[in-house]
Amino acid sequence: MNAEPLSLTERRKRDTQLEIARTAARLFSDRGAAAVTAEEIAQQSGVAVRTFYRYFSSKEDAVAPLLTIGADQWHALVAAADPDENVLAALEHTISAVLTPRNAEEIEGLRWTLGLLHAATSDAALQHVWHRVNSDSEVQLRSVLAPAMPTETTPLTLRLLAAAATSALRIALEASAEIDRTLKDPSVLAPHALDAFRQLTSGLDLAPAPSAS
Amino acid sequence: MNAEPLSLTERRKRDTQLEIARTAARLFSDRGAAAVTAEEIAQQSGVAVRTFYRYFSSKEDAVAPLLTIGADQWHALVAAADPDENVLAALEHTISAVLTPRNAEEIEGLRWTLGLLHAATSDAALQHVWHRVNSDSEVQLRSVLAPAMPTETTPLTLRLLAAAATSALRIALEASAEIDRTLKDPSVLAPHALDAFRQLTSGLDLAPAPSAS
DNA sequence: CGGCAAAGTGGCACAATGTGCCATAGTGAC
DNA sequence: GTCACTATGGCACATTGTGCCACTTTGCCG
Repeated sequence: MNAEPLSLTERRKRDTQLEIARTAARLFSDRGAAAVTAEEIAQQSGVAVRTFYRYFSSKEDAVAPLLTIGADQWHALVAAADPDENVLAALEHTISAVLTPRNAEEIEGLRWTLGLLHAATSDAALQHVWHRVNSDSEVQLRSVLAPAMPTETTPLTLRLLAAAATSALRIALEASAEIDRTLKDPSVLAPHALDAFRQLTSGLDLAPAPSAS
Repeated sequence: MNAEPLSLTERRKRDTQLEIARTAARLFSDRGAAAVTAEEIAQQSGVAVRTFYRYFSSKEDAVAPLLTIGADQWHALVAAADPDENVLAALEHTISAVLTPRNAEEIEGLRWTLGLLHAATSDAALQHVWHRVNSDSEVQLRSVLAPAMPTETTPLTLRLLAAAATSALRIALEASAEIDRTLKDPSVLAPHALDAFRQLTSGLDLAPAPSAS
């Protein structure tokens, strides 16, 4: 898609951001977010506290990159989908694509996400981050979905579709995190999410059936 | 339902809590949550800062009571619904009941909610509170819904139903807040929410149709 | 190579948040 | 009226998050 704005400096910034995120995730999972100070995260990440707050606007925000990776890819895929394709079909195959890891790196990404979600079940601060990520995703999805909607659909339907899609993904991930946070079988995520998506969207006031071209 | 644990002290506490909540809502709506200090809210509410933090665990939390009033009533109604009634039907009439104000006081409550939601569209901190309220509502709804589910339903379906219901209510309120935050016509809320609810739930793997007893 | 502009980094000070602790005032039961 | 109990307020404190300035590194161009 896009792979060129990678100056050496930019890459190092991505690296330190991820480094901080993983350090924070580890500490938060171990002791709970409340018992970890920003100074501690910064120190273990090899940066000054002031620098930490240049990368993230709050202590909890540090783990956000680990939760948004999938969502960002998803939005990009939806935005790049064939405009003539049925919206529901496009959402289905993008959901499937995002939740079907194709290499070890993608599996690792999902494992970080599920691990954090598992820790979030007993940590209010982490739940906040997760909800914020999902809410942002829903808003973002509305923007990329708007051009792909059939012309006669109402604004309400657009909102409902975005909410249904993000809810389906969110619930599939939350359920997986509670059942098997280690993601022993990475292939179960997509079917669960698709099942949820179809149940939530089959009643929407859209093109009669996903079988239409 | 319950009306007796009202000692004089308890009532005064409720009053000051509401007083603080409305003061905070007014200040937040005027200047944005970031530009208001906890000291200011406390002072204008006639309490000390330390007391403010005994009522609310954070500055933003102060407005939560204005957003949860409806949700709390809703959960109570669902929990008290006829166990033999179809779950979808029970949710429909409780949604309708909560969003159909029956007196001036209930209209005022909804106006405070919509006013805050309107302010939240341009205030990240208020959005966080709103999302937290909705997330809590979804979890709470799962608990009160669980006993009313048909025996053969899966845990995933329960999650989806709770998510669909809270999303329907949330989106109806958000849309109303953007269009008409003054709630000139209080009767439009319920139909919108019911429409959204039916669209999101008609595809769920539940009792075939709401016409079944 | 030398040097210069731009951006990343760190240190410091500071307002503000949120909590523990103790003293005081108000309430309710007897 | 006394006495326990609870709400409230004041104070100190660790922590958060930001503005400001100095320093270092990076990238670029003569």
